[in-house]
Amino acid sequence: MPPHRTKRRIPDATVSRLPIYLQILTAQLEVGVSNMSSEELAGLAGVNAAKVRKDLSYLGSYGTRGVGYEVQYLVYQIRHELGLEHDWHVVIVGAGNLGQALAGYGGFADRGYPVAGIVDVSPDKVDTVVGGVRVRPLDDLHQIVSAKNVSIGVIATPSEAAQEAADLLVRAGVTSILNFASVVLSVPLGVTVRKVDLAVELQILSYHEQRRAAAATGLRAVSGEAGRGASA
Amino acid sequence: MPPHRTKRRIPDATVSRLPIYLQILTAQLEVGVSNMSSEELAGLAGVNAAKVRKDLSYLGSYGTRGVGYEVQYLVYQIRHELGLEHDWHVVIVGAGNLGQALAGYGGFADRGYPVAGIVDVSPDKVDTVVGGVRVRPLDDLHQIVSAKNVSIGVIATPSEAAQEAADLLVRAGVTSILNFASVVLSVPLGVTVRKVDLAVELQILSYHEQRRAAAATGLRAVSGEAGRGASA
DNA sequence: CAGGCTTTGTGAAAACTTGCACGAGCCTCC
DNA sequence: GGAGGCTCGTGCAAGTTTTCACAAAGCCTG
Repeated sequence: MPPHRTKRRIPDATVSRLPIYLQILTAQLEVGVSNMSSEELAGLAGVNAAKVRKDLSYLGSYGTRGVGYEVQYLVYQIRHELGLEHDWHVVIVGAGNLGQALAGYGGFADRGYPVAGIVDVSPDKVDTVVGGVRVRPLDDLHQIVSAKNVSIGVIATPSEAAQEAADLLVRAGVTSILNFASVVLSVPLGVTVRKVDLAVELQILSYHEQRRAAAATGLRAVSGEAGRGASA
Repeated sequence: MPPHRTKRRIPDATVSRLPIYLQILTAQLEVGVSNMSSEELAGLAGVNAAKVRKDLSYLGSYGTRGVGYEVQYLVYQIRHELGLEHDWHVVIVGAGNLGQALAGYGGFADRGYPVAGIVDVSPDKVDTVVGGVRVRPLDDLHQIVSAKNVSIGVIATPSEAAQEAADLLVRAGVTSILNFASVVLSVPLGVTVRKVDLAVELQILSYHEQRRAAAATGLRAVSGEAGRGASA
């Protein structure tokens, strides 16, 4: 194998934790903490310290034995790894309830993801202004994407329209999609999709609730039984 | 080991896929499909057929070899397993942008999670009506939870207030929390928390974008290299 | 009712992720 | 400048999840 491939690969599980570490580290930095041990970080992140160390080790050896990690530098490194050194413009498809909420919610721009535009099929919605951005017709998608070099699309349409929205986004050149619709999207290889689904989350919670309930009645019937079975 | 513990345990990974299967199966049922093979279901869910079969096998042997699964029955079984045979009332903490959007969005009630109440600290918000529900003061939380036997709480507060909201929910008797705030909550054992964090999702996407960009420039520099490295 | 076709259910292998345990490096204090 | 104490980095074992691959079982056709 050649010395190094494109770059060392960071495991998915780790990638999904880096943003959490980053959030904690940034907050700590603001409070004046300049150094942290894996143990401390782990405590705040609700994970095992060994896991923190292993996760961070994928970024390189940026800790000091006997001392810990320099928060500032770690923040810098994680931001670098996550590609947060520059803003990523996003385009939102769908200006309904959700689309409006997302655009209105300042969280996008604040965190480095300015909204390059919102599009909607409905002429009723077009030209209304939400969150300081004017809703534009679907046809403008391509132009918005090109103009601001947008690579992230957010799907906030009803489920029925989501696949079509995805197709349009892909055709316009978007390579990452955040999907809020309750459907599994099919996209070409090379496009990353992440799904945020309220119903799925609630159903997972109710599974656990239902399980607890079953266990409780079971307990009452059988009487005794030590285990607790939690999730924290 | 006794004949059977509380009940056979379903792996977490499977639990998180069941809602997706359910969604697909329900949709297919509506279109008049009464039977499906693991292959078909897998195609629609975007996963491997063997995984579908193994997932479903945790529910029991409900398929017919050479034929497939009866959609109707599968829907029934999954709903049963996820505890969807009755509604689960939820209470929302925080009536800001997000809280309002969530309450207004019909998706909750439609899917079997009626909103039992919304609470907020701010007197300005109290008594306003969002999504047909009147916002009530924080102190009413306990009463709402008891009255409707609420076991699921949704945290839609700013991050700073999230831990306090969680504490209040737990004290009120809630055992499952859906957290939209960008903080890691600490809760007692026996309480399940799921987190939905826009920033985390976007950062994971930008990681992949950044990676693609790096690979592209790398390619240009090194010239050649077959792999594509996608995520679908 | 036998043979062929299909699709499930599931052992077993492979891949990935987590957690432990400990050597290695750094700092402080005597 | 050596001893002691702390905390990182990581090999390795354990646990979990995914995938493969195939026997078992049902259906259909002739």
